[in-house]
Amino acid sequence: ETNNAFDALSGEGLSEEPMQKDKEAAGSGGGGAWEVPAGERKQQQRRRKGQRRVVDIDHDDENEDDENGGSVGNERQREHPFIVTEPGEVARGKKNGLDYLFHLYEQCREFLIRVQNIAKDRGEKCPTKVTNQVFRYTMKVGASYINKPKMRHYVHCYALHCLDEEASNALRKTFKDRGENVGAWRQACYMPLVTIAARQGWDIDAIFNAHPRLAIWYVPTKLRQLCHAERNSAAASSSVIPGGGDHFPF
Amino acid sequence: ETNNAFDALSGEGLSEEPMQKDKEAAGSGGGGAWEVPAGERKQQQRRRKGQRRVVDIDHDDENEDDENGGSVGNERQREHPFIVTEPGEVARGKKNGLDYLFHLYEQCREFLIRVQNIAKDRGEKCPTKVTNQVFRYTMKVGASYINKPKMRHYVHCYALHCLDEEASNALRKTFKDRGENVGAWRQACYMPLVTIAARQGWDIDAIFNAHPRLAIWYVPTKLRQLCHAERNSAAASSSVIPGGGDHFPF
DNA sequence: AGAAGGACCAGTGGTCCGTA
DNA sequence: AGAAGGACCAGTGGTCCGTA
Repeated sequence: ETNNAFDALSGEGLSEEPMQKDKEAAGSGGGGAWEVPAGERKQQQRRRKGQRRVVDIDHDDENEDDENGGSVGNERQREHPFIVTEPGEVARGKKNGLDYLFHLYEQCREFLIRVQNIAKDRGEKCPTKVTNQVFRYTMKVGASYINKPKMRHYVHCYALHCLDEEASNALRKTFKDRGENVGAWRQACYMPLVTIAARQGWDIDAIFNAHPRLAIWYVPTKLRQLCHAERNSAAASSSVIPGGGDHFPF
Repeated sequence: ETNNAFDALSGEGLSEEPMQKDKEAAGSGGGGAWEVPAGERKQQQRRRKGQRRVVDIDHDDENEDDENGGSVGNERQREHPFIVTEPGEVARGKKNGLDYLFHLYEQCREFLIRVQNIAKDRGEKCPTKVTNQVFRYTMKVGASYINKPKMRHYVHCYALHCLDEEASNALRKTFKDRGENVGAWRQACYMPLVTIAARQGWDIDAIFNAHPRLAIWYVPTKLRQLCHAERNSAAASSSVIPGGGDHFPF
């Protein structure tokens, strides 16, 4: 129910197979493949090996008969790991790029909107954030490449992308050129956010809430803590200045 | 920390004895006694019987030496039950009136504000609603006459009081005069709220959120369900009208 | 080694039901 | 009987750590 324009755009099979376990639905978008998440792919024929079926978009491998070890199929397939890409860059090999990462946040927002519409229709309480309920919905609906630990892990990266796309793009370029891994880039996303918070009275919650696409995400604990710590040390150093108080002495 | 004007007004001992169990702090305001919640009362002498110590504000019984059964003291004392009173009326006997009930909601809001200030100071996430955390705080602080089941039970009664004090007052008078009990009055509070919701597009969440003192309370499940059911049956009956559709046919 | 995500855990919202 | 509230429970936010 409650289809909207997003559904057509995202091209995902969101209302199908609510009973079916999500094993066969994950779509690991390799490179530019992420415009076509895999929910739509599986049909009534069950997967005998499961694995390749699910991971090989980036190989253009539509062949069902790949071999891969003797294990009975259906074991869960992980998404390809992210690599640092610059804006517009397509990840090569069994990797996903950062445009795809950010796209997952947009998709997640669309799922939230659906969950909200369903809740409103039913007169139930309506989530304002991406909650467990939303992640359960993405699973049910076959979009199991969206999961809670992953989305929570990179929220602050998406926040930087939303709040200062220029800075976010520049950081991606720098870290790509340096050959840094995703973990290093992810860590580096904190600092610019703390700087933004400093400019806005350190209220990171207010900053998230003021941005329509960011407001639906919980502020990550570590980001909150960094802002708090930095605020305190900023206050401490400014109060040491002779002439004192919390104001700049000029 | 973070004392504010409310503290002085409420007269409660909120920052004391965080270690002490709450057993000796509950203050059952009988009648007009509720301006002086009992948190402040206990001192370093421990209660030997506990019970009377805690319940007898309405008796003006400051005497420590009441007898009451041989049981070792400290058993929890319940608040006096509510009775339907009209506005300004003081409950007699071992009863509490509805002004006192509504006062508990105001107090609870003050406790929330303190919890929020503490959270902000610490850079922790800041509750926007009266959560378990707030109830834990009221307990810790000796205001154990505020508890979750009670506050949730009467939220919609408080909502009516906030949203249409005239109607609320009239309902109280009516039910008092009829000699109805609190349960009957409580049930009767639902209907006027549904009527208010009908006028405002059935969005009971929006109605709560638009009111500053009500916004901090979760919409009670039953009220939400009533609004939903009533909306649907209103829609159904209007769509039956010849000339059809969801609009009035004139 | 670096990274994805199943699965766990402490504390939540919600309210039932043993208690007085 | 009517009512107050301790205590339970399903599902939450949060993220660790066994996995690949």
